[in-house]
Amino acid sequence: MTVDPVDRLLEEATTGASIIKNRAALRFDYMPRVIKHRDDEQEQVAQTLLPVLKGSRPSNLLVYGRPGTGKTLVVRRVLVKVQAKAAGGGFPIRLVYANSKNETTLYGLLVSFGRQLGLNEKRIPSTGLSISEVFRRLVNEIKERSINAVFVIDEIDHLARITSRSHKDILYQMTRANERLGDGSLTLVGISNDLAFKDGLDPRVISSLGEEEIVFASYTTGQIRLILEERVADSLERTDAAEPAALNLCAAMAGSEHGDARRAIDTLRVAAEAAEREGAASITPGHVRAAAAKMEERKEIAALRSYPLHEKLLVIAVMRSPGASTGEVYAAYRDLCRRTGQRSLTQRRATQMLSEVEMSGIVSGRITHQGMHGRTKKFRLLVAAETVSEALGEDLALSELL
DNA sequence: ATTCCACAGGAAACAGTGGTCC
DNA sequence: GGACCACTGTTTCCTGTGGAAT
Repeated sequence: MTVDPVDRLLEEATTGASIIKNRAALRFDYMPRVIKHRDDEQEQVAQTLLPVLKGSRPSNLLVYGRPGTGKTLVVRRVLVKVQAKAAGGGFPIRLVYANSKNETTLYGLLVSFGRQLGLNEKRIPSTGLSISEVFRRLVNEIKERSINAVFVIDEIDHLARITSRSHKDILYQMTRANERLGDGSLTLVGISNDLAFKDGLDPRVISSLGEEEIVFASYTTGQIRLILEERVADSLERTDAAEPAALNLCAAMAGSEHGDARRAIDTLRVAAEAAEREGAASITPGHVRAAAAKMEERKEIAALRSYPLHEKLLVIAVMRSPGASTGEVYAAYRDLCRRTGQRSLTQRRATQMLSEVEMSGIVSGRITHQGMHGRTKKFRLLVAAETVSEALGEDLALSELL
């Protein structure tokens, strides 16, 4: 007799042993009671913001560190505390947070700031104005209502890339906005994953944005291990629900990935969910390994599905002719376009798309010099062909090509 | 030493969309 | 309703590249 898979899951969910008691604590952005191994950094962030308690504008601040080093968590916690403390004083501050990666455009980022300051659709429409006009309205709002605004820009390196591409000096304008403000003030806190991002910036921006700089060191494997223990205590029914070997493995894998605690916590969560589904008594190293592999595959499938049609066609072209040069991949791609009735893009655009796909790690391109036969890139697929078929198979236009 | 291949990849221009402002 | 703006995706044009062939 076959069992309905949904019935089976429902059955397991109600009868299986429960391991997780607090799912939220297995997310990286969960705010723990104490942020471990970050005392110095918290102190430094607090130091730069302290002037607000004495009624003056704090310095702009730049926070660096690799992904998963707790930068955002620390900045948010300190700012919230400082904001609460300043609320009663003569210099209340207004915290505004945005992640550059969540906004596809510079315009979107400014609108997001505006909304948080209380400017509605009428005051700042979501499109149609020039960037400088939106900025002018933001500054006016701050001035008129004497707001002491602290703009936290997460992944500011991304913003810097957008602005450098479009030749807008918005970062410069932001850092100098105080010269135009009477009663209000504007402080910038930039958070960056990329330690080298300043290289591409206007020196004037660097000098005012980086009034204060804090670098978050990567976590060591031992530190990640301790962070995991704390999360286990907060999230699982019993502290022995995760085997020590499983935690060690989880920490070791993340430790080798440049000390990324976010990754370790994500892996632990997926492993815990798998263990719970199985009705296992505890999380084993096997669960952790499976979780890591599953996350990797999920990431690849999600990336593939998010590609535009022509990037998908290019991936299929690479899959069909491993080790092919750009010209050969392009020829294969043209053939696929013909068969699916698509108008093919130019080779220039196709090479550009191949580079984008290469950046996300789905294919690899190695430049080879073939003397008389010129310079080209040899492409091959970095993910399993089955993964590509699974990800793209649901696309009706492509399913017959796979 | 020079030539030449098959591109890589930067820069600029353009088309199209969806909006505001006056 | 026309001028203007941001933005994305694309095309066109162009310069640079390193080693085998000559």
